[in-house]
Amino acid sequence: MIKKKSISENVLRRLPKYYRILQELEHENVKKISSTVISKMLNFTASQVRQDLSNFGEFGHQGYGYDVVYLKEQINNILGLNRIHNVIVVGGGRIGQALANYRGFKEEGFAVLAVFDIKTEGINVGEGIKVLKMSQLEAYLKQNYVEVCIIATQKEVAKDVADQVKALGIKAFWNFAPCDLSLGEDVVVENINMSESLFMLAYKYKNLNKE
Amino acid sequence: MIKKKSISENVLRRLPKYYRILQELEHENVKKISSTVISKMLNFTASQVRQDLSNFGEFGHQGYGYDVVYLKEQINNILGLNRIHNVIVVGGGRIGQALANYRGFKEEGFAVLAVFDIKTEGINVGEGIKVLKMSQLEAYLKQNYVEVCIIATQKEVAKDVADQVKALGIKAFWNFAPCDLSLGEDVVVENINMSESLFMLAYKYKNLNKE
DNA sequence: TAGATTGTTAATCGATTAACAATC
DNA sequence: TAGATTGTTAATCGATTAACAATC
Repeated sequence: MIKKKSISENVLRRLPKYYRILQELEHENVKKISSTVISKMLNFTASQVRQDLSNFGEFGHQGYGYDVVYLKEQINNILGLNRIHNVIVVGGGRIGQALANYRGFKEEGFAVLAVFDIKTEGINVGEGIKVLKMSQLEAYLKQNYVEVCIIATQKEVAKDVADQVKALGIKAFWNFAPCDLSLGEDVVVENINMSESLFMLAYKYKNLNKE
Repeated sequence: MIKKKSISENVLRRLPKYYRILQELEHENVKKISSTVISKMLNFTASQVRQDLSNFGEFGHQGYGYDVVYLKEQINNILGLNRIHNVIVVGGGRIGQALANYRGFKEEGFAVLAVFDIKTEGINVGEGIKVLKMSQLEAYLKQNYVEVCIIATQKEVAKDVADQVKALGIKAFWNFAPCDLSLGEDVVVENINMSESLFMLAYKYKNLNKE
């Protein structure tokens, strides 16, 4: 297999931001856009915008700029958003329920099919979303094609649960438990570490009037 | 005022990680730790650990390492976690409710006092947390000392609501609406952008077997 | 055509890593 | 004392920015 130049984390983290403003621009019926205008919207430099995009191909035209819809579609493809991913949630507490019911994910191509927990009582989710016991997980995954698992358990059990789900073949984890999940090289994990974000808020707040 | 060398975002983002493992070490009754061991726990280099910490002071001892409790306390101070911050949540939807009820925040010194929304019906929160109407916000903030506002509204109104709260004197915002809130230089904002994290997960997943 | 703007190469800047004297 | 480990200076590496030829 051809060795691809791997893309830096920094570049990758900016892609969703380009995608977001292109969505907005499309919504506003803007047809074309230059790297300079993009850069102003995001507080980047125009150079950086062009460098970032050139990692993935030549999407613009000299003297013209970028076609909004075309560029959006390209980034959509790069990010792999051009299809539906089936999702389960493990952990039916408040965060699990909130995530299962959040409409935004469906719009972005992530469909929550079911929520799993030890007990199913008291878990309220939207129409069409199943609430099942952990003991039913293995059978469920055999019968349903699921690609993403949201971990919304207590931090004490997050690692165990994730390992269990990994053993059943799931390769993508979105972790909301307050710990960094490391599950090995053969799966992907995105951690949403709310505590760390809160700590950063505290730091910035404390230093607000220091400079 | 003395011009301080400002600390880079990269360094700051690592501080909460040091704090987290120090908490764990304290829990396990570990008394001292070296930069090498810290670095292995976090997948950093030992050099980086020492560089990072030396931005804030000299916390270690040659030939010994760092005292776990002392270092934890120091980072606690740097981050400004050594006191309670009062918090309100604006937006009583599922995410707002989940955040209001999440116990973790209280443990970390962030106490949610009240949830505000247009309507108060159907908002369930834990004991001691008030559910109030947006129209009561101004009066409430005049009578209660609140430092942090969690924005848990729809993205369409997030900016308006935040500006409104800012006008009432709040200077720290934790934003869960799927947009980057820019509120000016005189306040601090931490954005939790779940969509962007989800996009990154999709990208990593898509490229899992590419290299 | 002339002005605009790309994609890319080169220059700069900043962050990470390595090395080591100081010293517990 | 000898081994360990810090804090810091210097070297390296990578990311950002600037510049510009190509060209729509």
